[in-house]
Amino acid sequence: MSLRHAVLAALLEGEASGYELAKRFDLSVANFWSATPQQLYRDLERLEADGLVSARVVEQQRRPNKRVFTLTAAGRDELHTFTQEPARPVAMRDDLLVKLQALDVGDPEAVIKSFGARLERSREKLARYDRLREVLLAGRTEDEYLAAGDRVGPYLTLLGGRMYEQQNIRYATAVLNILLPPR
Amino acid sequence: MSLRHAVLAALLEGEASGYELAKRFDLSVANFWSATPQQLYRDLERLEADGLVSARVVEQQRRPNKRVFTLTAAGRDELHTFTQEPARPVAMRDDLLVKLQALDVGDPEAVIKSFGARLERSREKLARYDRLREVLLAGRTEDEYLAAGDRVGPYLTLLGGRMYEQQNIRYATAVLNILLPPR
DNA sequence: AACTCCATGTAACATGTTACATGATTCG
DNA sequence: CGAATCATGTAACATGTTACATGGAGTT
Repeated sequence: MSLRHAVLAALLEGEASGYELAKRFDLSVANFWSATPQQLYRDLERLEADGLVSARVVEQQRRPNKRVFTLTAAGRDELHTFTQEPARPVAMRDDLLVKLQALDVGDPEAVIKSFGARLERSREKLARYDRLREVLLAGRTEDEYLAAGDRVGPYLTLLGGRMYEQQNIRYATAVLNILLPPR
Repeated sequence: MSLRHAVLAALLEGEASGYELAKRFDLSVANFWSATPQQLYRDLERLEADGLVSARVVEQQRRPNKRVFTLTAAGRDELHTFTQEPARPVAMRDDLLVKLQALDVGDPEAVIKSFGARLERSREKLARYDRLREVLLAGRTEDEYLAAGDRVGPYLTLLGGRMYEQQNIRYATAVLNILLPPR
């Protein structure tokens, strides 16, 4: 029940079309939520029907027109209320860990390969998050940034993304160390 | 497309009824996959129809009869093939990080409270995983256990669960440290 | 007497994924 | 000239969640 809220939170960063939102979800928000463009289009329609976002058409030359969505006051209220609800526990769902669990009847080399790929992806993601962090900080130290008081949330979710990927790197490394030199 | 495989992997630990599987999912498997009992019943039907598990009715006195499911040879093959497929990237979906992202329009105290609750849950889960680890090791060191060669997969997924919760604890602590003494 | 545990299921609904369709523009 | 990007959508399908139903046994 809460892609809605992820969309609203993403729109806090400024108005966007469905297409632009999809990219935003791929960059900053990917860290804690994911969605396909189709989901976004469907949910934006609903959010508009519920008055939580408003849409206006922006005409463009040499480009198809686009519908740009903005948070309404009701949308902000909804977000505020949402933050007061208890968070639901996260449910893990990782393909690769299922494969790992089935290692004894599986193909160890293939699983090792997948972990190698995971490791590399995590390194790339971490590098991307680090770059995003530089942009956010804009030359200031973390303390200076936080002292400004604004946008603490986005900084902390980014921190979450970085720590999460660091953890993935640690774990993949540990698994490979155990599986790779099998003697 | 892969609760199926999580179920098959869970059945590697031995035959089980739908009800028992649900509990198994809550304990050992919860770490990397989750499912409601209803999903399990539905999927077990399908797995049986596809010949990947076989069912037999166990009559019980003073208890309702139960249908106990076992992996078939075809089920094991399916698992083997599954481990060879490339793993799909994990998609994060965390309610609480959405709330954190929306902190500036949200209710900081409520969010802080939620993080406190998360922290506590992670500590409990970690303790549970640690107990499971003791049971698995059965007095041996990690090296001795791994040298035995069997059941390496389950050990590594458990390691994953432990590291994951350790990470959650670190992150929640970091967030609280930044949000709590706001000056 | 009320509650929890065992045990299985149906039905309705919400969410997420995949495939397909369209059509112009810029870039190499 | 072909590929990628901009931009939006429909339809079908797969998965996951919630609510409800049933009924006996053991526990407090």
